[in-house]
Amino acid sequence: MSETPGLRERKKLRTRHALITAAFELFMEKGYEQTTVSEIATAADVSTRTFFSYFASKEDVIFHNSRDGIEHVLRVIAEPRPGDRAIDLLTRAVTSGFSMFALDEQLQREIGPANHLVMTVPSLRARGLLLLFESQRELAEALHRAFPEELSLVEASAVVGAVVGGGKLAAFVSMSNGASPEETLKAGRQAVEFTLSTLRAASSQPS
Amino acid sequence: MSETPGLRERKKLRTRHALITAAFELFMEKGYEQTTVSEIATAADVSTRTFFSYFASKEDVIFHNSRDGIEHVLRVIAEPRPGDRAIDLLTRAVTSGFSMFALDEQLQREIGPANHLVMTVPSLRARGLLLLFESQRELAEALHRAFPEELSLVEASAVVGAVVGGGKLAAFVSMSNGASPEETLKAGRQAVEFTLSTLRAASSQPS
DNA sequence: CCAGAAAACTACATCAAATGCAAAATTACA
DNA sequence: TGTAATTTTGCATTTGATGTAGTTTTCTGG
Repeated sequence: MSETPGLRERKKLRTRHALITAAFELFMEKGYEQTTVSEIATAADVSTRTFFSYFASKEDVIFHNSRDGIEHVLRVIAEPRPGDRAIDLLTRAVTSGFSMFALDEQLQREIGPANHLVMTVPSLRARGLLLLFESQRELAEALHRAFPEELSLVEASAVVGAVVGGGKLAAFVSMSNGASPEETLKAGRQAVEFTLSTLRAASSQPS
Repeated sequence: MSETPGLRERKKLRTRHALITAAFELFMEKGYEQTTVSEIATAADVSTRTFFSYFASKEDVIFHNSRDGIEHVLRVIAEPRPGDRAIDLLTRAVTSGFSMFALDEQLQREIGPANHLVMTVPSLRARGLLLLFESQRELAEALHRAFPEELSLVEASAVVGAVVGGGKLAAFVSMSNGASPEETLKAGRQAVEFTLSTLRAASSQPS
């Protein structure tokens, strides 16, 4: 594995990085809507058309690393341990996701500005919600696959939707009220753990 | 109240209705993205520019009645009954929302095509998720206002997010799997009731 | 190092959504 | 009926996004 990629690949990576960096700098400096794709391309020293061969849309630059989180969680879901109930596995997956995020400072630095943009620009918020929604579908599907007897697909969706939905709204509202990133993360995590724990209680003493 | 509105107002309503009708017919016939605003305007017998004085964007035609549901729910939240806990009020509000919807056949007919479009077209799904998200914020805010002692704003957000999030994902996944509108509604309702009931159990026996 | 193949980049042209603006048409009202 | 207020319209403009054809760059094998 990990052969040194050729010049072509390295250049592509550099261009991609240059586009992302230039885009974020411009977005932060003069606002998302006020920045044109042409300006981004110029700042990254490529043609406008080339921008669109790296990103399908202006929005996509913001979400370029949006799949990292979900894929981490999916890997955990794919490896259930003996004795796990669905709720246990989901708990471990989500907890693992939080701690991965908490440890990765690089990721947090990248996510900070993106977060601010998503919070402020409606079209980006919509896009972010869509991506999160699709991730939830994947997560529900994976959870159902891991415990096909215990949870139907729709039941898994209900559980995943509740856990993620609660965390999402709590975090967002918290941040809207001026909480620091740390407080926001904590609010989201607490909401997730709260929902998980009530679900766990419900599943151990079935009615 | 209810003076007969003048000719000007009546014409505006007619034009608005014509735009909505024409838009939906064209969307269903040849697809959302394949339909241009200019075509909609022509079908409704107005200029393209006029379309944009009725709707801020092409997407907005789809969601013209998106606030009806949330406003109904907010009205219920605004009238707590003596003895209500937050979870009781939320339960009643959501249940009332479901039954209002179930009874209103006109609404269902209107919502059918819109739903299909939202399911199929990603940009519309994103927009729908954004609107639902903002509604959840309002709902959480209202619930917090009704029970400021019992629930902080962030706690109310966690609860509302969990209830709505579970129902949303369950309904969507159900429909994606080919369920009929009735089955879909049932799946969403069951998910909502499931989350509500586990939360209710948790809140009556606090740890 | 060179020639040919493959890939990436660029410079167009084009289309649709959306906005601003001023002139024309319509409605309201005294 | 005449004038004020409002709505509609046409036109220009900006921007995101896509298709295409030709040029440049990189890769590969000799």
